[in-house]
Amino acid sequence: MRSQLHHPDRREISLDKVLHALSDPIRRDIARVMHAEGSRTCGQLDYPIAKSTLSHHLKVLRESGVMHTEVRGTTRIITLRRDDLEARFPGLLDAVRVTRPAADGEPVGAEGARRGPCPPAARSAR
Amino acid sequence: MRSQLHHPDRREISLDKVLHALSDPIRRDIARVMHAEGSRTCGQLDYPIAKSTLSHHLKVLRESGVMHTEVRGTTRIITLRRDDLEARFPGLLDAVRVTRPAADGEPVGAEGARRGPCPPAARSAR
DNA sequence: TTCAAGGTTCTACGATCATAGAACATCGAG
DNA sequence: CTCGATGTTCTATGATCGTAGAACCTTGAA
Repeated sequence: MRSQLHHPDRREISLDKVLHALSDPIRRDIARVMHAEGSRTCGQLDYPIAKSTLSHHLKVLRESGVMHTEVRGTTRIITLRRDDLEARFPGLLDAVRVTRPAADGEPVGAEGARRGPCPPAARSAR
Repeated sequence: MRSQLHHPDRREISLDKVLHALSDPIRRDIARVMHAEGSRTCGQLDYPIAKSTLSHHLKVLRESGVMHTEVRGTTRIITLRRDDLEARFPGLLDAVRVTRPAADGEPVGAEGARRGPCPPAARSAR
């Protein structure tokens, strides 16, 4: 089956939806990790939330145009749609600290989030 | 009475709240009009929403740190906290098209919003 | 003091959201 | 085929949101 997921075209990406997607600290942190460490599978993301909740967040990110999801076998590779977002809303990813460190008081990601800062080859046993 | 409203300190302005505040098209448009035309009173804003709804939006904008409200007599002067936002999240106002025109397919403000592009001295009868 | 103007607060309502558990679907390995 | 791994979808729940009407508050003017 062509289980190709739906992604909005670049021109269809709406600022409303993108801002809403990025107003959640977990989702913003997912985007930040994607930028910092490249593509990942969903399972490599490590947050203190249920699997179904993470799946929901990834769906919000995908449908808003922030992330791209590629089905590969049983896993899914998610990537930040940096070029599309940069073309559509220049400077936005930088301003919301997805592609730039915070350097102020505010933490970059979710306060309670625990992302796995492991390189993509160091995760066989968990 | 010192009916001075509470505004968050610059360092207290949270990206979560700012992004949430700006994810609403009406609120984003209010911020845009404030930047384009300077300070206004609430009554000079002209949207197809109830007074109480507008008041709610202004409260969200104020409590998130996007706007400043100054009580002057029976009216309130609202202004964009541009310097604070620029210091805290450089480039954000520009990226979300508050301080820059859109130039793309997407309209700048709310689709159904009807802001009054009138100069501050041309509104006596409505 | 009385009154109108400008806004807020209270209350309510339907919609959406973040969350999670359970069941289900899909793929690769044995 | 069977089984485990990887995620999604379904369903539900409590919280929050955008909206609006009604009452209320504050100020300035008559």
